[in-house]
Amino acid sequence: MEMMVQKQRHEEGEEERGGLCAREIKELDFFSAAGAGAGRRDDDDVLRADGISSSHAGFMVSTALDLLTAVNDGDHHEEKKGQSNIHQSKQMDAAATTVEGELRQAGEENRLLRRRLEELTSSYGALYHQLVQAQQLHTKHQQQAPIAGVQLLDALAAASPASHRRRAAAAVDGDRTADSDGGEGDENVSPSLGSKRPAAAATLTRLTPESGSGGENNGGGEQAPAAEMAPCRKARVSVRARSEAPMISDGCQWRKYGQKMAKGNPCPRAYYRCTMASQCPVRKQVQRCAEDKSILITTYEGTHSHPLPPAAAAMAKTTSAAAAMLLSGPAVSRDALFAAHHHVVAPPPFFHHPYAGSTMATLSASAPFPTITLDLTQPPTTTTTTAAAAMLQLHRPHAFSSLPFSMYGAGGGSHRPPVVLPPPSSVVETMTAAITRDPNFTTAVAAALSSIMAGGGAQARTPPRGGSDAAGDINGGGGADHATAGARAAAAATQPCGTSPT
DNA sequence: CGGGTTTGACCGGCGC
DNA sequence: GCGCCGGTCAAACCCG
Repeated sequence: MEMMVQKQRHEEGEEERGGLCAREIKELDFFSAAGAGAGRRDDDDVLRADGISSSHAGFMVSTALDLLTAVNDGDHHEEKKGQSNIHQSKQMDAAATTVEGELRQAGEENRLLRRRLEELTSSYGALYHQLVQAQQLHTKHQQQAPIAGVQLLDALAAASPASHRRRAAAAVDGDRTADSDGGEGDENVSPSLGSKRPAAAATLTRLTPESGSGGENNGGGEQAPAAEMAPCRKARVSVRARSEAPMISDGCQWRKYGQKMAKGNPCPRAYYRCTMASQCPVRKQVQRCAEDKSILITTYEGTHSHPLPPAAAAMAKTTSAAAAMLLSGPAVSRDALFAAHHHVVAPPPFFHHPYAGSTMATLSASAPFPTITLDLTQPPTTTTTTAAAAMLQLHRPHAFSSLPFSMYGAGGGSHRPPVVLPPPSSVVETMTAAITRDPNFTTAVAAALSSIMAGGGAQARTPPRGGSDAAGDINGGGGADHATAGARAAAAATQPCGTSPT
């Protein structure tokens, strides 16, 4: 996974050196789509009439638009209006040229700023890496307990109070701990926890003990050696999605095994178990948000011990890879570790990926279990393909309580991201509309999380059909009945909260 | 009739 | 030690 990140960074570097255009176009494509939606009117018609492809996105195009418009106008009416019109046309040309120049200059500045941002980001990561190493050494001397500063979820697990308790218990009776947990996928969890894996991203793909299985690398459900790659006893991935549907479809089959009223929430919490394989330890909880009942909170725990259905796996590829990429930043795990566990004050509590535009995901170590929360109720600010990834950010555990997302999104707190370059508001609005209208997005992210937890690969493919409505519509094969039943159950589970299931 | 849901009971962890 | 709470179990029930 780290390789992916490196590769990605490498590509970024290439773009900076010689291929800035490619990246620019990549972003501008997206911007242009927004611009076309928000800003096209007369100019757009002119543009089409002139046969200029609107795919040449970006400010350069809009500049050309103005130029063309001005020139055309001048040409067509020149004979009738005489010299004054020519003069006027020239003035317009001049004005357009000026605007073009300004835009170019702005673009250049933007480029420089972006480069600067990336430099700062990378140097920050490097510095923080050093800091962590130093502190890790210090910690090692102080206590023998291997607080794994290297791994994201190890860190989180280490930071969580529950983990401390379990750790203490495991130190006394480690074997029993593993045995007694049997079916929950926690078996073979070495109490000493491995801190050998260097990449936080690798940890992400193994959110839970049995990861490394599932996804495409699972191949027949053979689990990865959990004892070696199961440093984290329990990690969770939580998805917040605005949905009237009773359950987010994620391509898996679930069986409800319990329902409970949770304290502080009038909505019951439903417990589901994956039934795609008899031994699959994956469970999920579905509950509506107490504050906003239109928000569905789905929490996944465990790792599939079987291949994911094609639909889910395919959907998961893109987003899982991107999500993992986002979490692979070295500062992430360190932040999680030291902010949560050592109460480090100095290091910035957030790590922002250069492409991260909005706060839609948080990583919490304050919960009983290390939990990654993806908030799909907030507008992402990047392309749909990478939106889920761009949303991933680290959140200081104590900086939020029940609703970390809005707080953070509002820029509350004293730890504002140092450098974030949000796209124009029109872009945000367009993307918001696009994503909220796209039912595949929620599904894709949900599936991505499953894939992440299963250690799925990074084969990119766009999300197939499906949506965030009742489960079952995207089950690649044979899952419809189960999923429908699950939806029925979830409907029952969520009905008391007023949202009408479909 | 088989598979899934419902729901009260049970269990273990945790705080007081 | 006791009570609370989250999570799970399992018998009864439902549905196609």
